[in-house]
Amino acid sequence: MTSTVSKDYLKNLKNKILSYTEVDEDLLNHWLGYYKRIDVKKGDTLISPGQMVEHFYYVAKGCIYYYKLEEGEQKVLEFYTEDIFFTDLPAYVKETPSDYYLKASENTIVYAISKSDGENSFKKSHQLERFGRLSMQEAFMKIFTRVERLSNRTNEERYLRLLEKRPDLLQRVPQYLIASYLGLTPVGLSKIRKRISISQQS
Amino acid sequence: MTSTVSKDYLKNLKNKILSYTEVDEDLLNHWLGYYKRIDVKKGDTLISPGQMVEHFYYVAKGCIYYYKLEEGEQKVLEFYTEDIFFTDLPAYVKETPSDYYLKASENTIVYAISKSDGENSFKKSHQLERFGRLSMQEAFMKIFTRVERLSNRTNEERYLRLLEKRPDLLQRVPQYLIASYLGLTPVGLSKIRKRISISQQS
DNA sequence: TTATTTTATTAAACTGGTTTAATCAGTTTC
DNA sequence: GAAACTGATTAAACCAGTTTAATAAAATAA
Repeated sequence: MTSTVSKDYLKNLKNKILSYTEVDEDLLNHWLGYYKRIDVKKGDTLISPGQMVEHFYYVAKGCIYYYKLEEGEQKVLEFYTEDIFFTDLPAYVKETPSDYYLKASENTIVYAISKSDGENSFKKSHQLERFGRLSMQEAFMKIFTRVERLSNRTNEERYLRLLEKRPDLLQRVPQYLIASYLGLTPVGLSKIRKRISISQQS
Repeated sequence: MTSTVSKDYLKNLKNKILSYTEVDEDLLNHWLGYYKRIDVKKGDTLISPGQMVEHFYYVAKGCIYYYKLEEGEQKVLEFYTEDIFFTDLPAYVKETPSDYYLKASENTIVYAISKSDGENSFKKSHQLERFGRLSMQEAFMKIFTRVERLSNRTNEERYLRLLEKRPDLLQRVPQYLIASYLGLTPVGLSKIRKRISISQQS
């Protein structure tokens, strides 16, 4: 039973990869074979500060949030939900201890591939290297639009946009994490919500 | 004479590429052959809104700034100076008209490779594809640290950091562009500078 | 179910920026 | 060398956020 479900997630991962570029069936299956499933319970951490980051991850189900402690304050950089790749890239690339937490905000299933398996495969296969490039390019573009909005939009606009683009997030994640993600205090976000609710009625 | 100078810049570009990954001499020379030099005079635009972005660029000399007009205001996203790659990636990737300007803040020399030449070479060569992936990864990490600072640092800290990391920029670029890059008005930046100068004396 | 803890809202005082407009200093242009 | 621009500073009024602290509401545990 569990193995059936597990197989479904690998199917999603497979489709995700194929959405970037063509990869031969055998090669792709071999690649998928490197992934191991990790179940992360709500509140558990996948990575904490000081740890090395030796894997690249894929969220099959659930939500992982990526944050750091800055003078005792949680600073959320990103939420990773279903069907997206993630890792702590700075630590992963530089092979230095992480400064971040990767924590599950709900019961979560991720698939992990080790850096050595990943890099070796990239070296051996042009197709996989290409997948690596294109997925990195997509990641760049996503973070780019974020910088764009950070410099062009007000906090209220960014909140409304989040509400529109990722409506699920506000259901599954506490509001103070959303506030942190938006670069606000919980108090500040509450004021914005109030302002919106007032301007909407009437 | 000009051709000698020109050759030097290609040498820099060559070394830049080799800093990411090994590429066979012949292949690399063939790749370099696709680049054409473009001289951009101070104040000239390489790209403006509405244009298609069909090249990936390398700054050999000078400074290109990347901005958009938002309600008549210049919003600067980045300054590209010597030995760095750039393009308007969203437009380049999606093949849609640009929303941005790429303008020279001083007389500038860039090298440009067309998207078709670039993509074809990536398809044909695993080594070049790898270069593409690793340079994209580096670009991601740079913009990532920027998002990190946008959420963790004050405007004053970001100004001081820019002063430290890219001291040349404040000499070669007018202050109101720096202000925009930092997400401030010229007035705001002036106040910050005043605050700093006061706290430094005594 | 009640008690406890966690999360969200509200209020009041404050702060680091904005906007607008005036002034000042350097550069260009003629 | 005066006139006309461009860029930087200053001042005053303003505003969207913060901080701190109290309260309310919701979730969790006993």
